[in-house]
Amino acid sequence: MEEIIELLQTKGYKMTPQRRAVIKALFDCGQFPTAQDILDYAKKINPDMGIDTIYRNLNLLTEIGVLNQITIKGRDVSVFEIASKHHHHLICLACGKMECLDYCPIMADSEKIAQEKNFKIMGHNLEIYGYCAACQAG
Amino acid sequence: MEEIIELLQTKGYKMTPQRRAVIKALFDCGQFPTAQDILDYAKKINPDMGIDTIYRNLNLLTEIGVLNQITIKGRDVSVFEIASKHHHHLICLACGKMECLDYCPIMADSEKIAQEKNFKIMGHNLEIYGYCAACQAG
DNA sequence: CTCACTGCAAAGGCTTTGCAGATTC
DNA sequence: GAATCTGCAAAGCCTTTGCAGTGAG
Repeated sequence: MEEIIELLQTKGYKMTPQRRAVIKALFDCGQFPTAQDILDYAKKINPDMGIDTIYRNLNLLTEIGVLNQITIKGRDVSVFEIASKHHHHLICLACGKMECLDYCPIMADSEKIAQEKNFKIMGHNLEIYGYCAACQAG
Repeated sequence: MEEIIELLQTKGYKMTPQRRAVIKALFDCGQFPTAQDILDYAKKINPDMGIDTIYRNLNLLTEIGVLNQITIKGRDVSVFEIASKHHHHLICLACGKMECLDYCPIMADSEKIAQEKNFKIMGHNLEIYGYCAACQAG
């Protein structure tokens, strides 16, 4: 949390109570908050916050690489997570729960893919859909 | 095209001129049409068509598995393609062009992933972002 | 003191929905 | 004839944007 604040200051961004509230929310809101989740939490700290400020800050943090923005197929909202080691997600079709998956099957094959098509790979997006342990049992 | 019409009829859906126009558009509109592209084309056949009919039919066709609906990160529209052999897409960050990629790196590893997390995989979603041959050259 | 940030309110854009009338089968 | 399908219009929803005022550095 402190590193993020420092990074913002280094880059010349100002530290407002609202911005601080957003950052705190990212750590306290659970793993994959939506903009609305962040707002709900941030309002406890700063009741006057608007959703637009949330979006502005989430977008800023995404731009500077602090956050990942994740779009889930068939859902109309983005969720966010603090960017760390490259990974992907398992998404349960029944309960919607998301789990992180450290393993990345793309890395190993990227060279091959790139050569075949003369395509220069810069990144990728992978979500795996299925049923989590709990929902298989239930 | 005929197979799709037959499938719809088998399932009890009615065949209207509008629906036929949508299906024809899917074959004639190029590879990754948006709802709007389909509308533009379908209007040539049936000028009175509304965008809502397009969406209703695209959603129907997606539900019965005839179409894939693809959501591209950072873009706000869905594109559609006729579902065929399982594959993924290379998406150019410069020009937005999409190419199909027959190779699927997930299949090979799915067993492993499933076991690790006790997660039952039903499907996945992969897009690879980078620069196409033309844009690398330009 | 200056420039960035916030809140408000409104717009934007894609997609969906309610409804009454028209059409398939 | 019954049920689906269409067009219209409007709403819904998430997200973005313009603007004037506020606040950080």
